[in-house]
Amino acid sequence: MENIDKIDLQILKQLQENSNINIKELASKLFLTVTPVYERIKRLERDGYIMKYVALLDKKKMNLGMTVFCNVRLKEHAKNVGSNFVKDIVALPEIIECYNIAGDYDFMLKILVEDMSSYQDFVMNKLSTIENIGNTQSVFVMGEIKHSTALAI
Amino acid sequence: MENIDKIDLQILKQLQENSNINIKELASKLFLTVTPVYERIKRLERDGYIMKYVALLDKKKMNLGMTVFCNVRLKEHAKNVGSNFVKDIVALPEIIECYNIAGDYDFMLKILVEDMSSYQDFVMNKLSTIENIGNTQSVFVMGEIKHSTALAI
DNA sequence: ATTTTTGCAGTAATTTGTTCGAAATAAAAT
DNA sequence: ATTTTATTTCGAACAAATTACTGCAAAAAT
Repeated sequence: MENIDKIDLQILKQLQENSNINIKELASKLFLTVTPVYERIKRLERDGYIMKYVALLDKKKMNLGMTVFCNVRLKEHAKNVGSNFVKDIVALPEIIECYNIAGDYDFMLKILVEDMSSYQDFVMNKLSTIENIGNTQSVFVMGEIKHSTALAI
Repeated sequence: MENIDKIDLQILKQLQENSNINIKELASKLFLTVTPVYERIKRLERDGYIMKYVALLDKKKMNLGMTVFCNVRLKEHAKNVGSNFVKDIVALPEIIECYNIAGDYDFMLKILVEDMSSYQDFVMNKLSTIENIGNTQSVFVMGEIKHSTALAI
């Protein structure tokens, strides 16, 4: 059905670093003309290798300079309890990521807020109102050493 | 100096969901013509609100279906020890994110690998060779509930 | 060996991005 | 209130990019 070769990998590598590059320039980097590059990109989109194209914004400029990882333990682990929790989590825009994890806690949330008082407000008035949350542990981010959306391919 | 209004926010909101939308369509959504939208985007890029445009790839399709968070504690906390550690971390492509955190551990790494044996290989042959690492704790991701690059604006 | 398929080059058509002067709107000053 | 100034938008013209189409050549399959 589908498979990707070295040229496809090069294209993906480029696009996940900068998706605004035009096909002509990308083609010349790969010593090709626009047609094969164009067709390969369309195929990679169709086959789901490329999921979407997005703009990455500056957190601090958008007043979301504080990152907190919040570990969450549920009270019970019944089937529908978890799915209700998930529904509530998805609805909260401050939660930018949510993982179901193995270990001491059930979920790990990545939360973006403006400052400490916004975080307090978030925990007090939003997170804590979610049913069936047992206890939570907040891990505060002091510095972001590395943050890439590009996969190592 | 610079400031953004409601229209700018709408533009940013759109672009961080889908940056491949063309200006004409974006303009009609905002009941504007292309010129103001075009100029606003260019200004938002110049002023650093928009950092970059990227393609997001499918992890599983790229054989990076396993996510692990790895908490790292350093042996010592001398000034140059940390910066050497940072240099080594940045060089490892499996590490997609690295945060300096408060709490029991010093750093939290987000690692993408193909499977458990690749992770073992990563820890044994790459992570453990980094100088001054005290101990580590691996938190395995069983499921990804939510994963957005879009800020809540 | 010949048919079929696949991938690439080149060109043309179409769409999109960019620039510019004029008009409209908003803000500041009289 | 009225004029002046600055800012923003519109619409049209131009430039550049994407998309579609045709044909050729190299692999792959029959």
